[in-house]
Amino acid sequence: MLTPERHQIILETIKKHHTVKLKELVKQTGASESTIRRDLDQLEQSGQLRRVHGGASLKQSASDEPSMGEKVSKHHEEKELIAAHAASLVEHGDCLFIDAGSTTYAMIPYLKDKDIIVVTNGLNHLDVLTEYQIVTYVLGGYVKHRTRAVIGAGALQNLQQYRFDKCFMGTNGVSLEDGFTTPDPEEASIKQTALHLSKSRYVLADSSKFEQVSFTKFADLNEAEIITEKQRRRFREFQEKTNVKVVTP
Amino acid sequence: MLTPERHQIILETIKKHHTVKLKELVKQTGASESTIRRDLDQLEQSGQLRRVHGGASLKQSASDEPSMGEKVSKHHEEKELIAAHAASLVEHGDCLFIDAGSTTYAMIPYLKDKDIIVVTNGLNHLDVLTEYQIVTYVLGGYVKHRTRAVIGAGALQNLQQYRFDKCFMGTNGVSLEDGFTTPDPEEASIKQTALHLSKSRYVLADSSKFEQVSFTKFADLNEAEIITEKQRRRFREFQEKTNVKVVTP
DNA sequence: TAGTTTTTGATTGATTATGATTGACTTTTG
DNA sequence: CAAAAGTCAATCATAATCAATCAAAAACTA
Repeated sequence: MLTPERHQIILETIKKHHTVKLKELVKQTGASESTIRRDLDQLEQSGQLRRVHGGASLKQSASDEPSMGEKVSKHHEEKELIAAHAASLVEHGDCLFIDAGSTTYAMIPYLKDKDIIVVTNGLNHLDVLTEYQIVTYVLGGYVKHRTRAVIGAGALQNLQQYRFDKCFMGTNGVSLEDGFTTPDPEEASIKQTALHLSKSRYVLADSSKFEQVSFTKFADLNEAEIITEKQRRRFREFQEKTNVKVVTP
Repeated sequence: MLTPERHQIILETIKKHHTVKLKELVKQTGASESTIRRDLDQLEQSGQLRRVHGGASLKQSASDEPSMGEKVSKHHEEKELIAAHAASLVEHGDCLFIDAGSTTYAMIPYLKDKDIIVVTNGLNHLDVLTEYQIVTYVLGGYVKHRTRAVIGAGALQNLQQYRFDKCFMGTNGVSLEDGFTTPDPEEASIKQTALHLSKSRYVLADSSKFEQVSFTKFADLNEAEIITEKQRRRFREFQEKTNVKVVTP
C-alpha cells in the first residue's frame, strides 16, 4: 500500500470519529505499528492531526484547549457512545434535524446507509453527511464563523419550511431549574424552533454538561428526551438481553 | 503502445483510485518499469500528478504549492488574475452574490478588508469568507456533494429574499450563439435568478471556457459583463497610466 | 537506404519504506 | 503504592523502490 493511501485512510477515519486508536489503524491498513506511528508523525508534522496517547485525534481549533489530555479522550469516548445510541434511534425514512455542534457531528458516521433526509445548520456536518450519500439540506442564513453554524432571522424563517420526525440537539447546559441552555441567543432560537417542528425531540448531553447553566434557555427538561451515557448503557443492556444486535462501530 | 496512450491510462487510473503503484501501471500498459518511471516524471513535470515512493498519487489541491512554470499553473495564474480583477470592481458597502465554483472562490482573498456583505451558494467559500471577517450569508437548500453547492427549489426561493449590487458568476461555457452555459440545470437556475436580482452582473471566464457549450444556458452574452484575462490586462494598463495602485497580491 | 534522433528496457548501486525488537515511559489495576 | 498492561521512540536488517546509465529498438530525416 502506498503512503498517501494510508494517510488518506487515517485522515478519513479521524474525520469520522474525531479520534482513532493506533491499533484500529493497524487493523484498517494492514501496516505495522511502526509504520502507522511514522505516518502519524508525518501527519502531525504537516498539521493535519494531533497525536494523543494511544492514537491520534482531530486538531482542535485554537479556542477550546483541553485542560487535561486524559479527560478529553474519555470525554470523546463518552460523546461517541452517546452519538452511537442517538443514531440507533433513527429509522429508515426519517426526516431529521441535526443541530450544529460536536456531539451531533459524531452521530453522522453511524447514520451511514440509512435512508433518511437530514436538515442541519451545522456547516461542518455537510461534508460528512454528503460523503455518506445522505440527502442533506442546509439552512440558509448568516454564517457564524466561530461555531460554523448558520443562524439569524433568515435561518429561522427558512427552518419553518420543514417538518421533522426527529431532531437531535446539542446543549451547553442541563439543569433541573433552568432546563437546556446555550450561550448564543441566536443559536437558541434555532434550537427552540426546530424542537417545535419535530415529533420526537432529543438532546445529547455528556456528563460535563450536567448542572451547567448557560446564557440562553431553549427548552425545559420535559420538552425533550435527554440522551446521556447512562441511558445508553441501559439501552445496551436491554439489547443484550433481547439478543438484538447493538448498533456500535 | 503510444506515449500519449500510456499517459491517458496512467491519469485515468489515478483519477479512479487516487493513488497507483508503479507495478500496477507496468501490468496495465505492458511497458517496462523504466518507461513508466519516465512517464510519471513527465506527468509530474506538467503538474498532472504527484510522484510518491512506489508510484504516484493525485496532486493535492489544498496543501500543495502551485509550482511555477507548468501548464497547469498557467491556468491557475490566469484564474488568479481574473479573480483579482473581479475583486477590484467591488466597492465598500457592496452587497454581493458570489457563485459557487473555483474561479469565484479565488476572488475571496482579494476581498479582504472590504466592508461588504456576501451571499453565496458555494459551501467551500464559507471558510475563507468568514476567516476574512466578511459578513457572509449562505443560501439554504439541497446540498450537492460533487460541487459543494447549494441548489434546488428551496435555494431558489431563499435567494429571492436578497437584492445585490453586484454578482459574480462562474461558467462552463461561453459562446456567441449559446451564451453562458453550465452542466447542471439546478445550478443554472440559481445563476439565472441571482443575475436578475443584481444591478451589475459579471461572469468570470478563463480562456478554456471560450467556444464551449454546456447543457444548460443561464444567460445571453449581453445579459452580463464578461471578465476575461484580456480585460484584466486592459484594466492593468489603464491603472498604470493613471498611477492607481493595482490590486494584485 | 544510411544516418540521426527518440524511445525503450535492462542493469546497477544508492535510497527509502517497512516491520520487528528493544528498553524506556505512561497509564491502569489491584 | 507497586505490579501489570499498554504505549512510546529509537534502532536495525530487510525488502522494495529509485535515479542514472547504457545499449538495443524504433521512429524519423534526408
